[in-house]
Amino acid sequence: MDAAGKKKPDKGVTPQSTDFSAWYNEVVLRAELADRGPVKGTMVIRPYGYRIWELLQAELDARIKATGHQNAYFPLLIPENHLRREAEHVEGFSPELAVVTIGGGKKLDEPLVVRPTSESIIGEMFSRWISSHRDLPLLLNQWANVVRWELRPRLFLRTTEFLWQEGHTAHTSEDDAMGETMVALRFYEDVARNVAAMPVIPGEKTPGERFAGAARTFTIEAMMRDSRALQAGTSHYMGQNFAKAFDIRYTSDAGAVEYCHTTSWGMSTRMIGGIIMTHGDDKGLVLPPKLAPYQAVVVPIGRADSLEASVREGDALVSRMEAGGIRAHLDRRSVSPGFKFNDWEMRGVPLRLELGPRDLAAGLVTVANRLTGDKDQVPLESVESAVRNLLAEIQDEMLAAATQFQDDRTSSVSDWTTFAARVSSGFALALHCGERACEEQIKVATTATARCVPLSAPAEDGQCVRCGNPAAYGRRVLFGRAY
RNA sequence: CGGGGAGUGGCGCAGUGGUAGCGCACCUGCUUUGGGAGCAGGUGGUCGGGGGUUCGAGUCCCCCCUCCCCGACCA
Repeated sequence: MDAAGKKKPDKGVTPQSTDFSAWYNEVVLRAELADRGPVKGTMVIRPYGYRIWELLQAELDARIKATGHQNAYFPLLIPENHLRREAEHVEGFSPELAVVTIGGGKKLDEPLVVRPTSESIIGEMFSRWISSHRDLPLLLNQWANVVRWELRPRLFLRTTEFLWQEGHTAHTSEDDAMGETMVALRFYEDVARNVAAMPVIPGEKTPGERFAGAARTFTIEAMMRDSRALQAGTSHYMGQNFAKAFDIRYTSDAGAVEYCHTTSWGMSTRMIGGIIMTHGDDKGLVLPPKLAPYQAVVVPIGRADSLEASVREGDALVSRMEAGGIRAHLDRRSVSPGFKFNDWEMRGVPLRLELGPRDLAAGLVTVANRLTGDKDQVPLESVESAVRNLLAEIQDEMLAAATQFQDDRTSSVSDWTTFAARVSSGFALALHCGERACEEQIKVATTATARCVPLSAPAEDGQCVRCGNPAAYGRRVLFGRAY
């Protein structure tokens, strides 16, 4: 900084209000979450970003297993004709497929598709494994990578290859399968709200936004800090579409041969992009404590002897916190304290513990809160409990703040002018006729799309906000501009 | 695929025909350390690729490629 306070280049990040996209890209790169791969649309997830994914995975995996699902793994390569068996499914995915045509140096008789999702190969296997109602329900999940050729990639949000979890289940009845669809939707909601501190609106997709081949598609929609919507997880009831396409049949207890009802549901590394855009500020990332690779970082301060003393005490402090289940880290890099302060703020670490001669002399530690910016001193001996309490507080405050942000920008509207204005900087809850052509008109006029029909919306009848025809769905539809 | 930008050291940029430069980062040394440290010295570039014009091209001409942003498609 010079006397005028002008920033040197390469210091902070572009403010959100100046250019949200630039802010996002810079934060992802500067916080070392990810980098671009040599092939367009590919992403290298760096250790700090991958750790967030691992923490998210652990939370999600525990919920998946707790509801009776088992993990398995299916192949990356799928015969092209498998994919073709479900007409809508192929049609939906064919534009974004990567296809392998050469193997072992020879042109393949039949091209192999790199999975864009695994409904088809899992359907194929389900048909082999299921023959009796006693085999049902079959509840599987896999953690995998998938490839969808993206025209306009963005780190985490839309990459050509991404990581996710895909659940696939088969049931005897529509009721069971629908119940399963909602179980999955509920644990996505739970993970988003209570782990990522991301308020979400669960609801059903309109027919125009439905997954290719699904009978019903459910989603959790979140609002980013630029007021745009992000689909953070989806759950599909496939009806008997895939069962018929892949011949997934069973003999019922009454002796009749029936088609199964199947489901699939997924949450991906896109969720990390959602976390960045839900909580981040102009100083960089702000991570919810439950997903922060480091929940507390100790920065030792001092010169020569006093630095050694700080490091020694910091080391002991980190050990105590780790023993107490807190993810803590001592920053021993030989750069200035000020640099470290900014660096850890960029990386979104919830709590920074500054430990210098002044603190040590008084038996204190300075605790800086990433969310509020507050700095307080706490006695060395009670750091562990203070940190634990602060982490819980920050987790709660982050959800509260994000909820407030979303609520402030979401409103029920019933006339077209108000709708257009609302949707330009938030979400509109409006009645809609349910016609695809009308949805399309809304998109053309406002760039907003129907995000979902929120499950929580009360029953309501009336006229479509745009065309005035009788409303469909029996409740309001959530509209917003989406990622 | 449409519109708009940009390709020069790891990053950000300057360089309108005449010996490739600056800041940051990096390396070495010394001094430093409570909000992005200072000084000194140093390493590093087939200027996105190919062709052409010219005595001479980062610079002018032609072709191609890539990346970013905004739209259409999507977790």
